Amino acid sequence: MSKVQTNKQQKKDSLFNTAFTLFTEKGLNKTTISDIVNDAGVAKGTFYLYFKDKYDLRNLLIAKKASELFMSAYNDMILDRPKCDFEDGLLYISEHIINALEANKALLAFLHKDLSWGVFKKAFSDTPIADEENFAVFYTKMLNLSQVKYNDPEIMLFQIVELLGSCGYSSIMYKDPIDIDTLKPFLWRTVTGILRDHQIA
Amino acid sequence: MSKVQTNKQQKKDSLFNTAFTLFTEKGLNKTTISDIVNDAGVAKGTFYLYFKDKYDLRNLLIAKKASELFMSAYNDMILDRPKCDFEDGLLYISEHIINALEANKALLAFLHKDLSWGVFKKAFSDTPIADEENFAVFYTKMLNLSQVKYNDPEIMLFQIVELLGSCGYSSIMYKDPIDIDTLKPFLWRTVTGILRDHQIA
Amino acid sequence: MSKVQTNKQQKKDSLFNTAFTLFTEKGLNKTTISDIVNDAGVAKGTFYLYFKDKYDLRNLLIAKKASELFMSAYNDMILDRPKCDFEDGLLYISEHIINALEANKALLAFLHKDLSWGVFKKAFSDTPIADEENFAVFYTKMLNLSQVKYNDPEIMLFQIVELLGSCGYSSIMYKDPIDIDTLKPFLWRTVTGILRDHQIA
Amino acid sequence: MSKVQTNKQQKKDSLFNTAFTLFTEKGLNKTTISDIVNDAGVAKGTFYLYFKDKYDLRNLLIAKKASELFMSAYNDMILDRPKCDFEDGLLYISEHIINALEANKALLAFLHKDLSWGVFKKAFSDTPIADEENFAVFYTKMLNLSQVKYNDPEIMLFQIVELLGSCGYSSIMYKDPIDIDTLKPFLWRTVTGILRDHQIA
DNA sequence: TATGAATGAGATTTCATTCAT
DNA sequence: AATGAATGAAATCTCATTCAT
Repeated sequence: MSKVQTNKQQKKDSLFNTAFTLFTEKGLNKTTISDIVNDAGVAKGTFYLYFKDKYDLRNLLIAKKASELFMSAYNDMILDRPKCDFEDGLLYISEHIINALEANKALLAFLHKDLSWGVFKKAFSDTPIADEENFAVFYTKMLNLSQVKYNDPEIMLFQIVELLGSCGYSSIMYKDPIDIDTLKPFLWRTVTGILRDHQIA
Repeated sequence: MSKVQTNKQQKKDSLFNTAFTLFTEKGLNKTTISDIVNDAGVAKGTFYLYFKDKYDLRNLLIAKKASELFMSAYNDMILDRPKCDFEDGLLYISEHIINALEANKALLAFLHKDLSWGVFKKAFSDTPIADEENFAVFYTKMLNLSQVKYNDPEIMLFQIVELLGSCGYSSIMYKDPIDIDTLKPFLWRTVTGILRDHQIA
Repeated sequence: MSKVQTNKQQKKDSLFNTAFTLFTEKGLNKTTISDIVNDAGVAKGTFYLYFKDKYDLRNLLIAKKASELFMSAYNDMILDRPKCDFEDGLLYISEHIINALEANKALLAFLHKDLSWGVFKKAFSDTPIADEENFAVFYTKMLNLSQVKYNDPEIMLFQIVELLGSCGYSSIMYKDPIDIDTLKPFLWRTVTGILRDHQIA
Repeated sequence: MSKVQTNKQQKKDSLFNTAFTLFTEKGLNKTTISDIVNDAGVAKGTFYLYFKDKYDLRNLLIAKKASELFMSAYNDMILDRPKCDFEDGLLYISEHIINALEANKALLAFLHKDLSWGVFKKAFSDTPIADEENFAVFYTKMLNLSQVKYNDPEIMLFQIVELLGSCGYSSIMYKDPIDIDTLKPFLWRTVTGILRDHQIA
């Protein structure tokens, strides 16, 4: 990469990082483009070289962060439990993600409304990642490798993702109605129930 | 109520109604206080007699609408199925709310991810409604009347509310991964599964 | 005084006192009529029954406070030094006023630009006090009683009042260039110098 | 200076000049930022690039004008009376400033009670002028050159500045108790008296 | 006399976006 | 590619004043 190219990337990265910090600290509405460029140490005009507006940047960030979150969990699973079955793999990844979010509430607050089926799919299709890293590809692969087969696996997974995202948020952020550690066994039980319910005898 | 008091309430109601229309039509960010007061036919200063700012008004509206949504479903159930058991009652209310939201996507978009445990509880505790109309009071009463008993009923209900709110939103608004009518049987099955799981033998 | 009359005076006094507190705490510009009536515990419309606007109230307050300040000093002098000569009386009153302002910096800040010849004269002519209590009457009386006679006594007094008001403010409020206790001997010396300068041989 | 820099300075100057005109014509309270930017021919936002608010601008203007006033008098003295002694120099500068203010009552009204020790010192220390042009430096230099020496020269000068500022304002603006031309001999006599009083034998 | 809800002009301030350098 | 001064529409919010009760 040429010096110019490196410099470009540095500026862009700086904008990304700064924006993430500000969005999580002050929220999207109260973060101005001036705030971002000031903290990032670039000129105002530079922002518009890379992003259309604040919302464009936010969307790219959500995709990036959701993707990182999932990939980290997935990679750890591959290393840690290379041979586990679908159910164990799913629970492993779920717990990994929930732990990561518990440790990083700013990230949780940022992803908030986006810890959902729609965004997980979008996260991968938006990022210019090779197709083999698409979320649908992942779960299809996992399902294919699985001994156990499921009816309507997409709807099943949809329910699980929404349940975990939604309950996890309330529990981690507000301990309402209960803290996450107490909640986890209930969640795993419900997830297991959903899986069993969809199993093909 | 004196003439002055009546007039006060009319102005406040007008602001509430206008704001709800605008929030659902144009979104919170693009609705200005000027828009609201113009459409409501009151002076700008009047807004500030009743609300701190746009966000204050929004929060009051969410509580109001969530409360109305639940009350309407509950009252219909009382009329329609006065003697149904807990499971049937819960499914009845769930379906009623989902149908209402499907018929009123603007309301759904407005309540968005506030279709959650936290807001349902808040909706009732905030509104200066008699204590007997508190959400917790409702489900406690329903549980007490129920033949069947449940372990950790609050956590059970929490999971159900979050599952339905979260899946319902995605399905109704985006038909992703599937439209709501196709999704419903899956949801009822999962809800039933969660209930069975918590039943005390 | 009838009950109605008493009530009227109470409201007016309450407005006076509250306004003085607010003017000295937050300044004239930042004190609103709403602030005043809220703190005074009267309705907004009531303000306009007694005062034209904020500035009207302020002017009445200045006259009142300046008058009180001088009258207190004068009366103490009459009691304390009934037979002192003009020079001693003037210094006595000066010190008394400076001490009072040092003890009450809020009052000093409020009177600030008005610790001057013009306001002292105005203070008495505005207040509906008997003519014999007019400032000019006071100093004329004191001069007449004095053994020593002065050329251009009004210009002499004018210089003294302005010197003391202006230097006193800077010294008491900011200790700039020196604190008031250190400054006092210098001021008395200058005042004495001015008096001597105007003495008729 | 680059084109951009020149343009910046022009905008700022335009704001300064326009604001001074408006402040003196209509007073600070009745001058709005809209008035200023309209008359100055710049956009509203531009104001906020250079000043925090109206009061920030006013303070900068006071320092600027007080500084100009003194510098003009001082420079004329250097040209006109290069060899005069301290007493004559002081009276020369005093008269020069009083004449300037008499000729420019708008400026006098604007500087008002800021014609004081504090502001004169601040005027120079705030402006990013070379240190040799500091007010303290001026009078220290003049005192050093003087044949005659004085006790506590700072307190002496403080009294003189406050006396002249305060009496000058009342006399020029209101001719109260007497017009400035009649007052001048009295003031010079008092000033001379103060100087003599502080002379070291 | 006293009230205080309502007014609405207008003041302050923000901030996304542009464009000459 | 990068800058940052300038813009000005538009948003928020204030507050003196009125007037029906």
